[in-house]
Amino acid sequence: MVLERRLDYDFNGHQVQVKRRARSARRRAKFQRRVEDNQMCAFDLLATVAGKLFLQEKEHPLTSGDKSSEKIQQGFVKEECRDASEAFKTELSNEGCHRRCEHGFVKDDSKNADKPFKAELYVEGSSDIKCLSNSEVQSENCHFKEHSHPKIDGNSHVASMVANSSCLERLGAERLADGKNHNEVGNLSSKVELGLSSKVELGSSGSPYTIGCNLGGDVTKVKDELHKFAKAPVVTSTEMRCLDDPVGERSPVQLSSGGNAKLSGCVDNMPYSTLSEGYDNVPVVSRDDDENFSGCDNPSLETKSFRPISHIGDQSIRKTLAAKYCKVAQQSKHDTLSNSGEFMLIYVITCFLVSHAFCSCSLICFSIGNILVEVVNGNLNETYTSRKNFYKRQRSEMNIPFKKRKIFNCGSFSNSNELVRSGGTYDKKNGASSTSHGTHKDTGMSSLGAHQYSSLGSKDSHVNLRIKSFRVPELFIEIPETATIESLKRSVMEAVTAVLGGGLRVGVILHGKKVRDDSKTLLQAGISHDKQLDALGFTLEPISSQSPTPVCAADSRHVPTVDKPQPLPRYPSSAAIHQRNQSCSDVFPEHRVTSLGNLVESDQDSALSPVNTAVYKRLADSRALVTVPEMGVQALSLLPVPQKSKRPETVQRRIRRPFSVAEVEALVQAVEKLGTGRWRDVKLRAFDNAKHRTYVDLKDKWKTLVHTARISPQQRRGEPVPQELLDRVLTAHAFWSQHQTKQQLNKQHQQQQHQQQPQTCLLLQ
DNA sequence: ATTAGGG
DNA sequence: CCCTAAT
Repeated sequence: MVLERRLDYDFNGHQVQVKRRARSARRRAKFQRRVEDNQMCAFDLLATVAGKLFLQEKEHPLTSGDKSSEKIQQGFVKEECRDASEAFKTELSNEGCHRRCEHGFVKDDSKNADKPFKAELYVEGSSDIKCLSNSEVQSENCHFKEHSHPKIDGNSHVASMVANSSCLERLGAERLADGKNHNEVGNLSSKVELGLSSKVELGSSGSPYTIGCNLGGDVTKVKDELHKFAKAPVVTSTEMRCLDDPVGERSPVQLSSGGNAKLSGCVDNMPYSTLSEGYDNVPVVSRDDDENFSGCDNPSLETKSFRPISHIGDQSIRKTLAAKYCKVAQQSKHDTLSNSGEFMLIYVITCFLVSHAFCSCSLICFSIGNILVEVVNGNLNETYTSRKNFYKRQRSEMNIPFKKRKIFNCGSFSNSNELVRSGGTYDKKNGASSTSHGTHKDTGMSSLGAHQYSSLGSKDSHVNLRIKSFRVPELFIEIPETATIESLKRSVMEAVTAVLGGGLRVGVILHGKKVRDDSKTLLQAGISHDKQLDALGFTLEPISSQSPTPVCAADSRHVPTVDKPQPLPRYPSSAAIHQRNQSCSDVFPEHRVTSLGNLVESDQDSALSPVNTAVYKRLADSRALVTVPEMGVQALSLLPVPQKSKRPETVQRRIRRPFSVAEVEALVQAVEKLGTGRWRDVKLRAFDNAKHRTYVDLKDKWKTLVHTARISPQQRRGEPVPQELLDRVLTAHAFWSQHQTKQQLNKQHQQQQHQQQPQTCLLLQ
């Protein structure tokens, strides 16, 4: 309605920007007013979430540390939330609160247990949920700085958005500072400090970006960290930083009061520099807070062209927000000013705006306290939960109209086939959510977020995975041109069957890293119902047909296929092999020519092009690297049996590769023409493209063909060769044998003549 | 490197 | 298919 319209304007960066471009003083004032209005609206919208928290906090002022523990135990019990729209109840029992503590949501520090909630943020869109380590983040920071495309105009939308969020955030900090000044009672200093440390961190390395909303934290520390790893102090002047501050590394204060959230996704064409610039130029009004925010440390970085934009927006927003805050605070009629609400407000707004600024996330899901907030394609959704019964409540169907309302596909990221989405126990709720929204498809994440929160009360958590499909690893099929389509199909089918029939191994990838330890539990590996399962992927790897062994997975992966049996006990059964692998005293199973091997071999041998050759080499090398050392190290160290190991470096036996009928035909044809004994020519003539068919192979095949032709059809094995071909084989063989003998005779004759000739010559002479 | 032949 | 002797 009104909000909608205003927001539309507010979030329409284009309009805003256009107005900002050419403005006189009067127009500026006018514009400023409008911005204020818009921001107020935005604030209204977003404050419904955070304001609620604020009010909740009022109900239970968190003053002294002594009462904090009690507070925590009490939790948010039957809060009357005086939301602007409707009143609602939330219930969170002590148990629920405790469970939360167990889940790390609350850090029950004796010192700082005053804020029994912590925000968790999940974002989904066309985004890749990514957990960044500190180092990674730092490196991304550098990237962030390196980008310097001064294309502010082109993306005013984004810029303004970010600026706004920044302003909001800053305002929050300001307000918090004010709160400190006005509230000298109690130990608010710590809170204020936390508030000042509110930070939105943003980083990007080109395609993936990470936004970490770090509310509460030792700013100095953070700053130092940033400085430590930042090559240049450029980004320092921005409020948005890329940082991943593990909860565990925070100070107790931070833990108690801070909200921590991570947002990640990918932005392909996002002018990061613009963002940073926008931040750089946001004037910082706060006094000592500035240092904490590290804002405008580098005034020289300010760009005048951009400054007015952010400046106006910033100030006006700040004012607006300040006013709003005062209102809320007054309404609450509580003497003690709790910063948690503000914290959360800042947090929410920041996250919201930032995420929307990036417009790459179709869904944002995060929980604050007992409120689950979903922003789906611009629709703000709140879900209030309690332990016993949680019910979701749709926030007014506020369609926050921002330009990029659709689901944004970053292109670089797609829900690949191997990606796993979480569905899960929360489908019910999710369904409700999705139906209520109706538009967004990405209910998976929504359910994830909801699940993540709601599952706090349930003990038995299951990870629900949905694998849409698997991609079959690359297959190489080599087939003569003369082959029929039928045979081609058959070949493909054989290859596929061979792969699927045991030549594959499932690999688990989490956050881009392969999870090798199969003995880990999902939880240990970091796969849990309450985590971003988007980071989980599966792959099909062409490896041993052996079932993955729980232990020594890395080893079992490369079960070598040594053709020469070792002088060691043999374990023909896979179970035995399994056991051996478990004990890590594996003797390499002999003659384990698996279909996997077939696959690999096919990869190698089907070198129809230089590329394939490269593949061949690579595979061969990798395999050699894998198998040979393993044999040497493992077998020798663990099994000091005097291995003959005549050829420890022996190349693995080639995979059996039955000749197809087409190949046989080609072979017969060539031999008919060239005869036996010229296998090199046969190879060049008929199998030049088949790298895996050596002339020796052809010779052997001819041998077997002759043999096959001579035996009764009942004795033959394998793919039946047409009798016609076999007949030709026999004919050709006979012919060339005769020819050969003839030649030999001729030779002998010639030799005899040669021997005799000199004699005759001599005789003649 | 090829060929021939045994395994 | 491998191995190897002989060419």
